[in-house]
Amino acid sequence: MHIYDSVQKTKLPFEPIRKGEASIYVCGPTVYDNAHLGHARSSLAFDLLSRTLKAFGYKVTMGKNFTDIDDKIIKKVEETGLSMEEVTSYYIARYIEEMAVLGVERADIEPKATESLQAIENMIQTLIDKDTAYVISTGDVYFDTSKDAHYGEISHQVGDDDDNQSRVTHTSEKRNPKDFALWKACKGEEDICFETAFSSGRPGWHIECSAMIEKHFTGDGHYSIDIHGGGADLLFPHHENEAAQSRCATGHELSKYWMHNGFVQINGEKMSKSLGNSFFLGDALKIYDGEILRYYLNCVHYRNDFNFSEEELQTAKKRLDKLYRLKKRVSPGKGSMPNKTFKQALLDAMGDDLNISIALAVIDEMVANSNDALDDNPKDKALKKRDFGKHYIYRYIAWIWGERTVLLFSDRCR
RNA sequence: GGAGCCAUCGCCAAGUUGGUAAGGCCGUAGAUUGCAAAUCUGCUAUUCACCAGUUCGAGUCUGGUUGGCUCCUCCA
Repeated sequence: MHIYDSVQKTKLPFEPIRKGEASIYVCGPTVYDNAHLGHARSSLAFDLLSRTLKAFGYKVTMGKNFTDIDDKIIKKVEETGLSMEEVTSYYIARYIEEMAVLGVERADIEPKATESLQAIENMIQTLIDKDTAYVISTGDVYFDTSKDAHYGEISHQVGDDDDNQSRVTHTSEKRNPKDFALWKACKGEEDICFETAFSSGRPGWHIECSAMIEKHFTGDGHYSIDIHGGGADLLFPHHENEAAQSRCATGHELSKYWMHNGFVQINGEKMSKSLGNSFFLGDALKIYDGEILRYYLNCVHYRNDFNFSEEELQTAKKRLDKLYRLKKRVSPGKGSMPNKTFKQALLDAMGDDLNISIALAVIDEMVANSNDALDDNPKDKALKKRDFGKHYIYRYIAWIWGERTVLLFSDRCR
C-alpha cells in the first residue's frame, strides 16, 4: 500500500505507527449550512481510503470532527433566532444522512468542538505555560509562530514577513504577523462564551482538531495519528497551524502522513460558498441515485480537481449500468472468493495511492470478458439455474458488492 | 507580490524508477436478435500545450514560453 504524502510531496509506502492498524483523522464540516458536492468528494475520498486500507487488512480507526462553534454558526443563530445547538444538530443530522446515501461509512469517532472544550482549554493552557502562546489585552490568545522552529514545514509556506503582501490583516498586539488565534474572547454579552482560566470566549478553528486528536488518539510517542486528511484548501493555514500547536504542546508530531483531496469545480472554478456556485449534495440526491453520485465523484483520482458536469455524470451512470446488467445475467448465490488475478489487480490499483482509474479499467475488462463468456453458451440454462452461484463471474460480482472492500460500491447501494 | 498544482484522442481519464500511449463515453463498420434492447468483434492519438536541451531513446528528466486552477481571508 502506497499513499501520497502532501507534505513530502511524494508517494510513500504506508507504514503505520502500530502494526496492522491505521488511524485516520479527517477535517469534517463546519455545520452552518447544507453539505455541497465538495464535502461529498472529500468524504468519499477518505471513505475510499478507509475501505482500501481495510481491504489490505488494516484495522482502521477513522475520526471526523464537526466544527460546531464558529463565526458563521453564530451568524446563522442570529439570523434564524434558533439556538446554536438547534442549528448545529440539524446540519449534523443532514450531513450524516446524506453521506449515508452516498454509502460513506460513519467515522468511529465523531467529536464536536463543543464536547472537546476541556481538551482545548488544556492544550491552550499548556501552550501559554510554555510561552508558546500569549494572551493579549482583549483576552484573545495567540499562538506564537516564532517559537516553533518547524513552522512552515507542512505547507512549505516561507515566511517573508518583511515585505509581506499577504492579505492577512495584522493585529497590532500580535508578536508576529503569522500568529493565529487559539482562543477568541467574547466581545458582547450576547456572544456565545465559555469560561476558561485565560478568558471567557470560544476556541479558534485550528485548535479544536489538535485537541480532539490528542483526546481521542493515543499515538506512539512520535506521532499522534497515521494519516491526517482534508481538502487541499486546508493545507495552509489550517493544517500548518494544527501541526505547530500539537508539536509545541505535546513534543511530538501530529501526523505521520498528510493527504489532501482536490476540489470539485464548476466550469473550471472551485465550488465554494463565496463564489456562489455551490451545488448542494441534497439537491443532487433529489435527482441522482446515491450510488451513481458516489461512482461519479470517485471516478477521478482524489488528488485531482474534479470538474462537475451533468453530462459526465450520465456517462458515469452508463458505465455503472454495464456492471448492473452483468449482475443481472448471473443468478444470485453465495459468493466465494473471486478469481485471484482479478482481486489482486484491483488491490494493486487501489494500493497505489487509490488509483481508481486503473481499478475501474480492471472492472470494465472483467465485465467485457464475463459477457463474452456468457455469450459463448447462452443456452446453458441448466448451468444458470442450478449452479450459477459458483460461476467465477458470480464470484467477481459478489466480491464487488459483498465484502465492502471494494470501494466504489457499498452494501447500501445495490 | 509570494507559494504551489495542472496542460495526454471530440469529451472524461490512466500512464513510480525515461524504452516507444490503459480504460470509459461518443462516433463508425460488422456479428447476433422477428424488430428493438442488451451483448460481442473491428476501426477510432506516429502522438502527449509550445520551444530548446540532456539521452541510443522523453508524455515521462532540465530550462524557458503560453494557457488554466489553487493557496497566502472562511473554506472539503
